[in-house]
Amino acid sequence: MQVSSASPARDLMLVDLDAFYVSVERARDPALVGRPVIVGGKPSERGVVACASYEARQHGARAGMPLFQAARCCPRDTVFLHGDHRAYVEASRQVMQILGRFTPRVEPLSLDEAYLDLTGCERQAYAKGAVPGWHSWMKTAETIQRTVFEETALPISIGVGPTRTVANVASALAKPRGILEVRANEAPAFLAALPLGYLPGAGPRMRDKLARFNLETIGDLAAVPEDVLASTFGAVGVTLSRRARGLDADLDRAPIGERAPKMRTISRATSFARDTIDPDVVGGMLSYLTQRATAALREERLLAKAVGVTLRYSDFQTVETRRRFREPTACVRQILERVDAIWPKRWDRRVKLRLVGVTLYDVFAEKEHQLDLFESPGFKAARLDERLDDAVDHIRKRHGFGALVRGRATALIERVPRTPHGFRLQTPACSR
DNA sequence: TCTGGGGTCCTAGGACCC
DNA sequence: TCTGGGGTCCTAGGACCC
Repeated sequence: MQVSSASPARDLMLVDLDAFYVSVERARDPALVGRPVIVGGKPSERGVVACASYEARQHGARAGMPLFQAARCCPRDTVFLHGDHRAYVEASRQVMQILGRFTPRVEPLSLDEAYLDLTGCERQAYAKGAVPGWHSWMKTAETIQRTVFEETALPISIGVGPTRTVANVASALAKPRGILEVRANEAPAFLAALPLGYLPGAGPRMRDKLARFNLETIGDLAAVPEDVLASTFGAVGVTLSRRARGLDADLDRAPIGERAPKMRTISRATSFARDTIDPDVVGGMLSYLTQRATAALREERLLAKAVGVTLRYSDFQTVETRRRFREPTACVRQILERVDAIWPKRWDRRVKLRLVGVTLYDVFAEKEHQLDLFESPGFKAARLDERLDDAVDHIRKRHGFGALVRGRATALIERVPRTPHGFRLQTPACSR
């Protein structure tokens, strides 16, 4: 494949941890090795599979599948685990640290994936005895794979290619514990034969639409002129067209490791154990979630410009209301007030709710914000709020989040035996 | 006993201003 | 008196990813 002269070919890798959550659990408890394992919860609970071991996948279990359904298709000795997010974050940090030894240009995509740019690392590789003339990244990839496994016991797969897109697709085909290198001149043929499901950004909805035009493979899509896809599907069409041809979408074109940090969102949401129509439960849960989201915001010294409240009805209809603040804030009282002003109005159907959530939008670092607090009329009140919030943060740091919860949320916190992830939450509807 | 939770990005329509 | 466009901000919703 010819890559345009504006973006000279690069040597990129996608490193992807195999069945990440399950692998971390197995590293901690080797008795799980070889058995079907599902992380996500117990079969009796309302929830879905977050990660299924390859043994469980053989029986049909998949990420996203409801737990009870996974239990039905898996053998009786399948182990169901809740998972431990903190352990996964720590494992991910360790792996990323190892990857950083091979190149400074590392770009984590999620906890279990990262792009590496190895362009210009040839000299080092040659010195280690690779064949001169052309370079295969096989040896380097094998070294990375071995090092990660030796130091963390976590298996990885690696895709190597000239663009993010090609490396990404290659890694999917390499799984599990594989390495697949696709050189620039092989990329078009490699991609063309694959079903559209392998193309990043072509989800189920888009594939349905494309199927109506008889487009089934990546090659089919690559054959359609870009402007046709652009006029039919807008920006998404352009992205897919580029990726189908092995190029990176505009989103991905910044050099690896140099993508500008974005404004982020912070959200906390929960499904009730049982759908509820009790306003005290809904209000209490939203208060609790608001405090959790705001605590995460404050922990990183961030401010939010807007807040959103999400309600999901029993029939799965989902609605959200977003409101901007006059000034960016991390003040718990202000955010709670806004949330409380939103949800009673938005809950306008006489239908039970199954999920509620709170999202903080347009989040950015406090230090980037020019505070003109001194001039504002609410200065004194703001200072008091701030000192109260600081004190609460301090206590929570020492005794855990559940040690101090405001207002209506307190009714919802029932102290069940402590788990490694802190307090479990139950709604009055399901507590005895 | 259907369908988690935490994210990113894109778009459409209305308000409002010039 | 009637009829315009752009540009930008804000809100709501949808698709996708892990």
